[in-house]
Amino acid sequence: MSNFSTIDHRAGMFKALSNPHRLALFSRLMSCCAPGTRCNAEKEVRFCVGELGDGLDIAPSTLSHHLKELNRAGLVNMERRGKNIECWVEPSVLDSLAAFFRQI
Amino acid sequence: MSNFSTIDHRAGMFKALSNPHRLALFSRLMSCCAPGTRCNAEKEVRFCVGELGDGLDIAPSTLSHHLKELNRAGLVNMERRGKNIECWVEPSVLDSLAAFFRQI
DNA sequence: ACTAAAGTTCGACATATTTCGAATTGTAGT
DNA sequence: ACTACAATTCGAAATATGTCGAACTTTAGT
Repeated sequence: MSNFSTIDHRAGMFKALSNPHRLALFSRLMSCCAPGTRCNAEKEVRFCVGELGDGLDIAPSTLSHHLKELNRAGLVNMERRGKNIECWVEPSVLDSLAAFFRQI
Repeated sequence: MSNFSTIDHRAGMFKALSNPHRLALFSRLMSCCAPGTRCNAEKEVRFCVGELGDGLDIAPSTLSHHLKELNRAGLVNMERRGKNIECWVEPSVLDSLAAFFRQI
């Protein structure tokens, strides 16, 4: 835990985003607002696992695996709600990633 | 017109950044400027391939492979200058990546 | 032309990733 | 209790990746 460097942690995030299916899932969760606007915490977009996979043409087990990877990387939160499991992205995660690339 | 979607293109960038060695290389270059210019007044930063690998403890062939991956993903530019090959990151690449995550 | 330095390419090998189907778990409604 | 639905776990197979050393290329200096 203490020997888990910042570089490794961030590389883990990028690895989670390096698969086109996972990036599509993440993009879907990310794009809760129109460009130029910001989601407030209340307006966080939540999809259940099944909805997220719509149109991706992958098996449920594969979808589950990918979401788990996104979750393990700290990019996506998951929480059971009844029969479904809800997924969402914390705005702070996006802030942190944007800040990594922001220059000057 | 191309069958190379935006998602796939961006996933390719994140894949290039998903390896800790490559992310370390990119991070080093991120603070650099275009060739022939200076990052800041204090330290002149000119990274040839060999310098980039300093402290990473990987074979030259592995280093070369990683830089090639970063270049293929469109993240790093490379240009021969005498015996060395100079590497740098275009600011627009950082802008594009930051914009992807920035929701404000 | 010869040599050394800086990188690249190639071939090989070990490890990791992606994906699926089958079986399983958890939840809600009948 | 039974059934249907949502999602996960497991095991296996094909493919991709990371790494190295050896051989090669390109350039600068002698």
